[in-house]
Amino acid sequence: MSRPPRARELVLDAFERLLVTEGERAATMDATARAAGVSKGGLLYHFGSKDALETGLLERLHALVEEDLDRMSASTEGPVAYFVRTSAMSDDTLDRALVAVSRLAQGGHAAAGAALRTIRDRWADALRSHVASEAALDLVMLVSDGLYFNNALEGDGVAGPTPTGAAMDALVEIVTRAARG
Amino acid sequence: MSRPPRARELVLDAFERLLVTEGERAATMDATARAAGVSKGGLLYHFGSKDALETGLLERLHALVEEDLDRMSASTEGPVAYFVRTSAMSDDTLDRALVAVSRLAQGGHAAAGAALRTIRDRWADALRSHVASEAALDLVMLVSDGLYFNNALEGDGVAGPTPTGAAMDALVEIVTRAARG
DNA sequence: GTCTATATACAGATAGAC
DNA sequence: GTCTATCTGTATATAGAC
Repeated sequence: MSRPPRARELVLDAFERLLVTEGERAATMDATARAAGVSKGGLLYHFGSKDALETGLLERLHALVEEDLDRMSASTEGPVAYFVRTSAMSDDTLDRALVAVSRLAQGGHAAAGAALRTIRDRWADALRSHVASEAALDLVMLVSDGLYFNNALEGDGVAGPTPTGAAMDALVEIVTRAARG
Repeated sequence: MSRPPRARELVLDAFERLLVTEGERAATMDATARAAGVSKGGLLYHFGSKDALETGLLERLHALVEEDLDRMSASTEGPVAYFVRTSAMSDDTLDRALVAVSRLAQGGHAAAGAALRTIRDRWADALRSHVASEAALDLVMLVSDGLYFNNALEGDGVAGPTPTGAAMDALVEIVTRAARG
């Protein structure tokens, strides 16, 4: 696991942030370089093209998902509750990367769409033995998708319709109960 | 209710289709004009700016939502089942418009985001008296959001993880049961 | 490793002919 | 109502200096 240069990570952070808060269109190489505090030439040393920049983001996401799968299987509240609860976090590292990649996917980037499908399958596989049926699995996955979608629509962290606090507890309760069969 | 010129509707159809199948970035005025079979000047006669084109799409969506709310309240299977079931249709007029507008919203278009939030509230208000609790309402809304999100990721109609046939029946059953309390 | 300067392409929009 | 031609800004990418 070689440690990537810091400037490279800063560029990736800036690209991700722009995608999440202003959308694919605003996340240009120029804007990304400016937000990362480097010149366009500096950015292009680390990522030779827009495509390389996007691929860098996909690799970051895959690494974060692996870590999350580990945490999920070790969760004391159980994988289903963990999964639903963590789908609503908007300033988490993983969730920011996930929303950023979903912006790329909706912009037509084929690799981003494929990555999201693969990731969704991995989560579903990890949850399958903890739910009563395929319909229950569909339910859990769709609630999670819904939370992400709402999250993605808010963008920069403006309060939205996503349940928090007691409302989230109640949602987790009703979903886990329905999922147990 | 004055009938809009046919060419205008064709332009709107093309813009919507480009947004859904290729994303916001590809849905340029040039590409839209070409897809609609008119020149750029022809398009600009009907919609004087990109913003006017986007506003035209929002107006179309609002009209389609009004019709859907009427159908929902008249549904024999019940509003909740109707709502969940129809959230998965990918080539329906309403769903195409909804996905197209969500593409705009994710691209940072403020009015598109506000429209989606308003529409979501109207659906929630229509469902509230048919579910046992606010948590149940959250559940139903989030499953619907999840279905739309998956739909939106497929884009051009490629088969995805959205439940169909018997799997959809099972999902509707488990959601309506959970929503009854 | 990071910079400036520049080439090429395409976006949204205007002017005005038919 | 629909067209062509054209202006201006900005996107990605290259070349090469420091």
